[in-house]
Amino acid sequence: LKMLQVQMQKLQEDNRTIKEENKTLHAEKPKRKQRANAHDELSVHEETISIYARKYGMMIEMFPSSDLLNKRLPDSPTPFDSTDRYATASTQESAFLDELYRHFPTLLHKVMESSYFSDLVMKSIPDARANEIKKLRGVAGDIFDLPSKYFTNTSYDRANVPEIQRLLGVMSSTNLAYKTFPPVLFPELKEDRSLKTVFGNWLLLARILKASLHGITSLHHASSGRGAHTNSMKWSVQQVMPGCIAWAAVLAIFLLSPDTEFSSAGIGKRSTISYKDLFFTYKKVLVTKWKTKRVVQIVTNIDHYIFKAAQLSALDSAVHEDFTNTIDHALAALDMESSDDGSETAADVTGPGTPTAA
DNA sequence: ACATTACAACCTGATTGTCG
DNA sequence: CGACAATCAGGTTGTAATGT
Repeated sequence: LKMLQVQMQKLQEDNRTIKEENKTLHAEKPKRKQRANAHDELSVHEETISIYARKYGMMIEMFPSSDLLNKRLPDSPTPFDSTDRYATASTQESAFLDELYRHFPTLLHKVMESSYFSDLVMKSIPDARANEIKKLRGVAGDIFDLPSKYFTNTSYDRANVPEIQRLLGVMSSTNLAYKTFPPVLFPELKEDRSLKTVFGNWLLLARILKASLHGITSLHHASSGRGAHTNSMKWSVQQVMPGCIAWAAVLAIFLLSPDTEFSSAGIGKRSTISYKDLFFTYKKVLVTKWKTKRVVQIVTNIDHYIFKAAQLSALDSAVHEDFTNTIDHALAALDMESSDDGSETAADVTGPGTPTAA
C-alpha cells in the first residue's frame, strides 16, 4: 500500500509538471492565431505580393536578405543601375532598396515594412524557383544539346560526364574546383581571363530565359496562342534585366553541377559551389558593364531571341536557329544602332566588337 | 555518444484553372 | 474540348532538438 501511495504521489507530480508544460504551450499558441488575424488584414495583398515576389526572385535578386526587405527607402537612394552601386556597402544597400521599391508597386509600399511582407517574399522566391528548376530539368538536354538523361534524373552522376566537365572547366571528378566564370559562359567555351567575352554564349542563356518566361514548349515551336498565362504575361516582361541574365547563368551552372537541390542558402551541398556568390558577381559585372558595346550586343541578341522571334510564325527549330543567326549577323553589322544612348563606361571600350558566333 | 523524434525545405505527380 | 501551365498535396531528405 505504501509503495502504491509513493507511486501515486510521483505520478501526480509528473502530471502537474505536464500540465504546466501544456499551459505554456497553449500560451504560445494564440500567437499563431494573432498572426492569422494580422494575416487577414494584409491578406488582400497576398496574391499581389506573391506574384511580384516570384518575378523579383527571377528578374532582380535571387538571394535577398530578409532584413533588408523591411527597410525604408532612403530619401535619395543610389539608382539601382548606377555604375557606382558597388562602390561601398551603403551604396549597395541604397541601390538594393531603390531597386526593391521600384519593383513592387506603390500600392504595396506601405506594407513592405511588415514581417508579413518579408516572410511571404522569402517563401515565394524559393517556391517559384523550384518550379522553374523543375521545368528546366525537363528541357535541359535541349538547352545544352546534351542527352536529356543527364538532367532528368537529379542524382545522375554528372560529375563524371566528360562533356559536362568541359562545360564547367573541371578537370577531374576527384578534384572538384569550380570556377567563378566557367567555360560554359563564354562563346565556343573559350575562357577569357579578361572577361571581355563573358556571357558571350547568349543563346544558352536566352534559351533558359525563354523556357522560363514563355513556357518550355516555346523552345520547340512558336506558341499557338492558346494555353494558360505564361510568366512573361503575368509579369508583363518585355525585356531582360541584369538580374535575370545572372539568374540564367547561375541556373545553367546549377543544372550542370552534381547538386540535386537548389538550397535557398545558396550553397550547393555536393559541389560546394556558392551560387549566392556567383549570382552577386554576375549581376555586378552586368550592372556595371550594362552600357558597354559588348553587353548591349548580348542583351539585344537575347531580347530578340526571346521577345521578337517568339511572335513570328511557326518555324521548326532548325529553321528557327538559322533565323536567329541572321539577326545576329545583322546586328553585328549594324552594331551602333542597338545602343542609341551610346554612352559607354570608361572601361572596356577596347576591341572591335566582334560578332558572337552562334 | 548514439538513437529517435519533429520539423522544415525541397521536389514531384496529380489536380485545377484558363485560354482559344 | 484539348493543350498547357499554375498550384496543391504528399513524399523524401536533411537537420536540429530531444531522449536514452
